[in-house]
Amino acid sequence: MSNATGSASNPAPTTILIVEDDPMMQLGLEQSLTSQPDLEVVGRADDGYLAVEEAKKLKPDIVVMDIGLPRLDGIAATEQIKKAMPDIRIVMLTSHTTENEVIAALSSGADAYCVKGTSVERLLVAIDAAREGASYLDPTVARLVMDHLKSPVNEADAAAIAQLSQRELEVLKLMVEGRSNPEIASELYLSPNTVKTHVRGIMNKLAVDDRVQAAVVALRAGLV
Amino acid sequence: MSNATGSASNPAPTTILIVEDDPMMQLGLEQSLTSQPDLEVVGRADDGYLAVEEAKKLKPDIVVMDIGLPRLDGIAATEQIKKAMPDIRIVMLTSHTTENEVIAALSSGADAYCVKGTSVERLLVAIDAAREGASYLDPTVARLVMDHLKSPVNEADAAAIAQLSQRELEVLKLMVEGRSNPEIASELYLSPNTVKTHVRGIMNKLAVDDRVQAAVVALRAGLV
DNA sequence: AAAGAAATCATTCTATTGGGTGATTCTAAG
DNA sequence: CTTAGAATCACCCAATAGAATGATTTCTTT
Repeated sequence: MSNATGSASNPAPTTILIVEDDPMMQLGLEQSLTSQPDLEVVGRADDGYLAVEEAKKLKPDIVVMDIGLPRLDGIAATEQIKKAMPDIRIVMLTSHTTENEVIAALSSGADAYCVKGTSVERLLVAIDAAREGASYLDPTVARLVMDHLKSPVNEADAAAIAQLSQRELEVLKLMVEGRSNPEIASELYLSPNTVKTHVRGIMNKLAVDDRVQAAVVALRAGLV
Repeated sequence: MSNATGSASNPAPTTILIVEDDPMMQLGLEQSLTSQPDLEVVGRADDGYLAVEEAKKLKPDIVVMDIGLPRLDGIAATEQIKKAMPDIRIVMLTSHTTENEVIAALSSGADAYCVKGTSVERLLVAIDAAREGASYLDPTVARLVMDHLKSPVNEADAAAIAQLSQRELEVLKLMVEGRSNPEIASELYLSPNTVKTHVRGIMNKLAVDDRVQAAVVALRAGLV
């Protein structure tokens, strides 16, 4: 059974710092959380700076963090808190659902992401998940995040790369590293002429005019 | 309160398809899940092909999927199931925790990721989260996934790029697109000589020897 | 007012590139 | 056995790129 929703009263409740600039929202949040027997709200902050200070002072288990905050936004605050105290789990609770903000928030170190306006239960589940180091993502943003995991490999470019012969691939990789034709020749124990032939073959197959574009195609195709 | 861990008996239980090749594990899983009042195991499959077929036939709410499976692995199976029936939620339950497998699994469409050997409660939370479209990531892999969200922007390269002047940036962008110096000159209404000067400035600041490497640095720095 | 960075252009010289063409060898597929 | 692709090399030629210097103008910062 989960802690946040459990019935047994544990000796050490989960301590929470609420970071929210809207007084109404802050109050409502505190009400919702304190009604849980195993949660204890130990602090509040209404801007990012205060959030970092309070986190350092109170060392809560969990920070429930808004994004839109005065002075220092929730993402920057999350970064600072995580940097100073990696063990503090941070649950984002915000109405921002744009891809950039969500990704930025999670990259900055947030453990869970909740969207305002959905049920309190979800927030409790998120807090619960975060408390044990897991991650919870609100349905509104879950797919968005998962889709973002796919490496942006350009399919067309990858297909073009696939046409290259073994040798051409080797040459291309060295081209990407900025080697000149003579350098490639000596690295592969080939005549410079041969390298030139391969380079031409590569450019033809990739349908590009010069080695810079060939390198760009290679990189976009995921040839790191 | 969550469904999977709730006490009330709902009229329509969550239907589950178990995909697991180890008979022992399959049995244990089924025991664990059927003991929950609001879950109903409606099918089992012990390889990827059967999983896809059973999913199509049974249309369960949730598929609990292993990764290491005979014939068709769990990741490929997930892809096919999600493609045919996007509303079926898939919970990965596996002992694989390498970055590649986790990312591949989530990219293929999995909604939640659990690691074998941890508590049944976590699996129930994951099923619960997945059921409503949310995402749950096991503590073992949560950080791994979150870290993977950071766009792989090479900090050193980005710093080097930041040194460039406005004009140099414009020139660099065109270089990345494969434009020659004369082409860049006419696009920016400059003398080819000026462009050459800028190109040299760029290569000096980026500490590279030719335009290919300059383009590579630009791309790695996130200058798409 | 002076200093410095940014942006502009020129000239000269050498190395590298890319296009075109042709040839040989080897291997795999038809 | 023939064909096709891959890999190897050569030669020629025009265009481009890169290095080295020097110079002017504008704009900002001290």
